[in-house]
Amino acid sequence: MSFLRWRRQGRRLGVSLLFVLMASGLWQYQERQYRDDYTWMGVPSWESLTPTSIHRVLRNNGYLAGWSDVRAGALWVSYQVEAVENTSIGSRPGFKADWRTLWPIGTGSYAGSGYDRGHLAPNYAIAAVHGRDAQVDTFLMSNMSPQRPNLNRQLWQRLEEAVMDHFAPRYERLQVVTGPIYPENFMDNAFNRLGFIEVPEAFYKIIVAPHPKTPRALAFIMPQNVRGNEPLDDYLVSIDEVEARTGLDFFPELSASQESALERQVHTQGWAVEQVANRPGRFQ
DNA sequence: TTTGATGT
Repeated sequence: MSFLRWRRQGRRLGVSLLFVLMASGLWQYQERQYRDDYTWMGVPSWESLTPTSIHRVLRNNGYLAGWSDVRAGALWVSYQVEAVENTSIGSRPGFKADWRTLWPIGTGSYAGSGYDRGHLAPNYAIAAVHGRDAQVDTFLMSNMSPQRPNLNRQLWQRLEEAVMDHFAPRYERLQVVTGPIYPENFMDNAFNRLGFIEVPEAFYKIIVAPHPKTPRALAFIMPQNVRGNEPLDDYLVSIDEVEARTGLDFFPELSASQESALERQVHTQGWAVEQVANRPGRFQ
């Protein structure tokens, strides 16, 4: 190989390398932007590298989802809401399969099962705050989790209504993380499936008012089997409790001292939970 | 109609 040719090839390689570096840098920058827009103090991560807590992040309009291929469901969704003036939203779009999950989960997969296609990232709040494209994305099957009707249509609906109508107006902005909870031992529930989808035993929702110095948080865990008219505050838990039951680490970028102040105990100051705890549902 | 879905 002549010296000239060798030099030309070297230059070509250099240009390609530079291109790859720039492209991956740009991708990482964009990914980072996305995550910062939809999360506070980092996306949830797994506390230990176990098959049931590993997930990959699906990016949607209005929310992020942490998809588990082992559970065939999202382990968390993350989104932000604020109070809105215009409370009307578009009509419910149809449910839609999500090819990114790789699992053949169709819109009919829940039919006749006794479980609702329960939204993790909610239709109303996402639509009202983030618009139509985001609303459409909440109807992806990757955002659904099997929920008993009494939970989905009543207790859970009341909680989501409280988030938008009661909690959001009290603060500038809220960060919400929500998802399923499974029994502690994988094999106890491994065959409790609806098609490919593992059926959770409960659901959590964490709500944070992300003040830089004194953030406040509420967390709830609600089981599948409820009547639906229970007081919401019966289900208050600490974030540590949610972490223990999910194996996830929420808000991983918090310092150790911030984390223990926010996550170890139930702090209800500032939320006036009692004012909404017994509000009736819309659909009973 | 404006916070959830199902099944006819």
